[in-house]
Amino acid sequence: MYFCTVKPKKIIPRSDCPISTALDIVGDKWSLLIIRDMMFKGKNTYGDFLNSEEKIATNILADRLSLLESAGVISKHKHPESKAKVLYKLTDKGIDLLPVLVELIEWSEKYHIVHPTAKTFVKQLKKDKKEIISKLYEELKAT
Amino acid sequence: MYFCTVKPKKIIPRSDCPISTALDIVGDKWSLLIIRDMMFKGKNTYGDFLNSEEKIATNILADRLSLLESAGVISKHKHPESKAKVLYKLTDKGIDLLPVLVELIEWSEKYHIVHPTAKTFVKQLKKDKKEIISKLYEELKAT
DNA sequence: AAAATCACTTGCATTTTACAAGTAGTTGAT
DNA sequence: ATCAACTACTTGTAAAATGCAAGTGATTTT
Repeated sequence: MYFCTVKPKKIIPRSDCPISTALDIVGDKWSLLIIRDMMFKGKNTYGDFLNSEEKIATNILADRLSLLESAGVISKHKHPESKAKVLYKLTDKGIDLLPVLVELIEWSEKYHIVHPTAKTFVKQLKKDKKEIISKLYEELKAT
Repeated sequence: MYFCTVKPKKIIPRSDCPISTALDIVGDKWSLLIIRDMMFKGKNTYGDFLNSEEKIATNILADRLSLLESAGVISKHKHPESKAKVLYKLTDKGIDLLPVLVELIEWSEKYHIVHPTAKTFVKQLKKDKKEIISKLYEELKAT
């Protein structure tokens, strides 16, 4: 299905401030984790997201997926291996959140106790961020 | 007052994922707007934040300020002009959220209808982002 | 001395979230 | 062909967060 499957839930922008309109979409505890799963962990089904270590509740997951689809950040597709599954993909708009996530990672790594994997990733970033981001970007576009 | 004025509200990290721990602090609709006000609009008092165009509720504002202080993102100081006022400042940790906000602005400008000011800001960013960010960074550190 | 301003707090209704259980379609094994 | 397991959800309900209006006590202005 290459069309939106939900009657778009109206997100009413609180203002025309770009930060505010961004937060109207991804300003919560879960949406960016779903996007993280798709970007960095190759997850792309409902069950994948459910099983993430932060343990999102199933009704919240359904709600966020529908919101993100309405906002044009993700899209639903038929799964190549099973009719029972739905394949979720990042749209271009979703992929363009990559730099936001990268900056969040850098910030957190600087100030919090995080997984070692994050530390090595940030170390690589310090060397040539532009190259790493554009490489990740191409990979995401490709799939 | 150069000390924390709140008994730190325990934020329990959901995981050691850096994105997750970041969202534990700023993953909501309001926190980053308060930080935006301090970063880009020179706001630094309770009343300033209350009067922002998105109209945060006063109890929510109080709660977020206390959470952000607990998380070490902002700090409270005596106001130079009045004992009735409290001066809120970004800490280094707070200032380091600048790149996150900048990426959110760029993303939103690309995909949403935003204020003209944002459009010109993004145009400047396209020319030399690094320079602009480090200049803003220095200004924030200075005050 | 009174009125206005400041940074909040309190009470309450509404909304959102979390948790548990259930459903309908699909798949894999017998 | 049948049944259990898996898939993507939905539903019900309790708990928590949010939004709104009004109030409080300290300070500042008039």
